[in-house]
Amino acid sequence: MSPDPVTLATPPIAPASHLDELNTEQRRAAEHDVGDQECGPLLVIAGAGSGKTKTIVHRVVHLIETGVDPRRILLLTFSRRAAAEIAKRVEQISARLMGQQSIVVADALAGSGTFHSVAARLLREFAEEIGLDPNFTIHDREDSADLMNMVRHELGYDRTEVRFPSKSSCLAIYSRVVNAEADLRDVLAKASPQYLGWVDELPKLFAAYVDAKQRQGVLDYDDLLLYWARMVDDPSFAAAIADRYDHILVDEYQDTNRLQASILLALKPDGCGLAVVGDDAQAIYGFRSATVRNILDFPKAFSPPATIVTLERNYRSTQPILAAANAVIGFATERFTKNLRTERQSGDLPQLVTVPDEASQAQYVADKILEAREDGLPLISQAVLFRTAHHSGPLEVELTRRNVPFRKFGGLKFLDAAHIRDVLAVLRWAENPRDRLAGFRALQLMRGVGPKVAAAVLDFTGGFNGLAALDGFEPPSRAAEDWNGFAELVDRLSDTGTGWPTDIELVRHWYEPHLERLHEDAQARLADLMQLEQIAAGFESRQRFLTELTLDPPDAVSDEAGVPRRDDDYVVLSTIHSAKGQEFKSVFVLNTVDGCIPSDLGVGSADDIEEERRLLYVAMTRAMDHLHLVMPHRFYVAQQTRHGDRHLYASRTRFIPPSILPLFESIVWVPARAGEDAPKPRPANRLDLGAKMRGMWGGT
DNA sequence: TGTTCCGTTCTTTTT
DNA sequence: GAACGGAACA
Repeated sequence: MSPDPVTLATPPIAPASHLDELNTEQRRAAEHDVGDQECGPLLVIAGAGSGKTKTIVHRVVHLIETGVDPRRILLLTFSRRAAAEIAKRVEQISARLMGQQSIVVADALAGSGTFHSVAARLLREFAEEIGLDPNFTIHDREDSADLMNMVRHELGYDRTEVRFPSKSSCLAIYSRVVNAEADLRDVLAKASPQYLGWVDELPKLFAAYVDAKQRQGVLDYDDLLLYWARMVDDPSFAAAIADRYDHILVDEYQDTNRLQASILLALKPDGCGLAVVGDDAQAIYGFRSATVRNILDFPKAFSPPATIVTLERNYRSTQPILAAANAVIGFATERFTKNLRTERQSGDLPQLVTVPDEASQAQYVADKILEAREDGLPLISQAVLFRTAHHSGPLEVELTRRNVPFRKFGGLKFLDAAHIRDVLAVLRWAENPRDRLAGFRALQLMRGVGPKVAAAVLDFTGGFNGLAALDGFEPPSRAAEDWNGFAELVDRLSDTGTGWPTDIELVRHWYEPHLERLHEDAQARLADLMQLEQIAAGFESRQRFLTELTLDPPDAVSDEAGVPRRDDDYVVLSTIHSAKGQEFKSVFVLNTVDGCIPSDLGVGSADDIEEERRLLYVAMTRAMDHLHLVMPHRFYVAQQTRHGDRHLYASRTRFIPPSILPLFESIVWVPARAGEDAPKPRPANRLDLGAKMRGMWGGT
């Protein structure tokens, strides 16, 4: 795999020939201030399907071919998948242009990734200089909430007379204050005014939370950005990091938050070499403190202001699909004006399909997917999108019944399953003995060990002493049976002799009997653990495995059929959020009704509604050729209560008002049920069963 | 005293 | 399912 520095027979190719594949606007973006003395900031407003990724790819290639060292290009993307995609395409083009040297290019771009993963790498590298333990572990959302809960408990806030906000509410508030760089009182007033009464206690809680994280050598998601931002507040650190990169490209800029914008500004105060790409109409991460202001205000953050290039030509969707999507987003209150246009004509309007209920919605979608496959459209180019992960439940059942392979993105992650978290907790505690939360969970897997004993053990080992300190601890008699096995495991894990990925195998082996005791479906869960081991084998070390897994969890949920192999044909089921940046020939959107889109939980403020509108827009603009918006007339709002089916009669989403209905083809679909119309025979006589029952006991 | 077990409640979207 | 709170149990 080592690149050959002496490349032979690379055919001389006219420089910049690959740019001929771009349209005028794309080319302007790709060429902006490349190769000359200027280096002004650039904002690319890239409408849905306008060749955004292509533009980024060609800009990177262009930079490289004009002599920029690829190691000096930092690509910040929204997911590692997106970064990998760009790197792959850059590599393909540069392979054409430069032959073997392109391997160097791909390697160099491997340093790119999400803000969070780049942060994790930088912080480990500079750990010593910023007073951080280089072996810090990272808490995901759930860990963070649990730690917040511990602190909340310690401060006695769980026993207040007036109910104190829940652990997840506390974390949400904390997170927003950090990511939006906002004032606590403002956050409360805007997002959760019911908690304004706690405005004096919350800072105490947050201070204790921060203190706990520092004592334990753990960072949460917000810390990764926060530490990075505070690190580059210092001019010499800012210079040290900024000097590594001549160019910083940021994708999906509409979904970044204030903190992320601050980092960029600290690194490139004059915007030199900074290019951001995004689409304000597709901003759907406001709940994560992302703000569309970042992209709207970007140009005037610099003087002279950033150059704006707008990509308005859509290459993805047919004209009727685009017209409908444009109509939906046309009602948005604030946005950069841009009018997407396409030259892909088609006579087919997007379909607005009314079905009786969610079960028939599943039938309809399954029917249509199979019909399309008959007509030559492979499953892989068809996708079903939905607002929340559980909306696809009935469809998953239906597809499984009909043996249609599918892969689901978004929603409950592999990592959220209890048994996966158990194994990871043991590994994480071994990696960072100060990580109390990890130890707390790991210890309680033993019989006879609950919160009290676990806490006592953690106090005893004291974190700093490492895991060997376990030896002197006198376990309670009820835990005696499991104790030695655990101590032995812990010892082997902390012993540097055992390597990766042997560690995870050891843990799984130890965990198996506990798994069988704790869970009825031990077999299925064991299969998950084997899968985790597979994933683990792909990482060079325990630390990298734990870090990468937390920052970029595997996105597909395991299903009974097992995860389909990469080369299999499968339908994509995805939350709309997880479908960002993707495209499919045919798209089905489930539950296009009020209460789902917009979610009845997301209609708090006008901003929330706007975000839901953009969400529908994002879903619709994923479609290339066919778009079906499905509306179950009647759908279940919660699980059934004892006394019957709680359901509600839904109406079409408010984002498709009557005025734009002509842009759709409205269809009413009723599942065909054999014999439904024939009257069923009924006996003519009557029975008094009640009397018979009473008769059983001698009554009359 | 601490652990386990059972019933109740709730379940957006994600780095 | 899974997290939480209350009650039974060792």
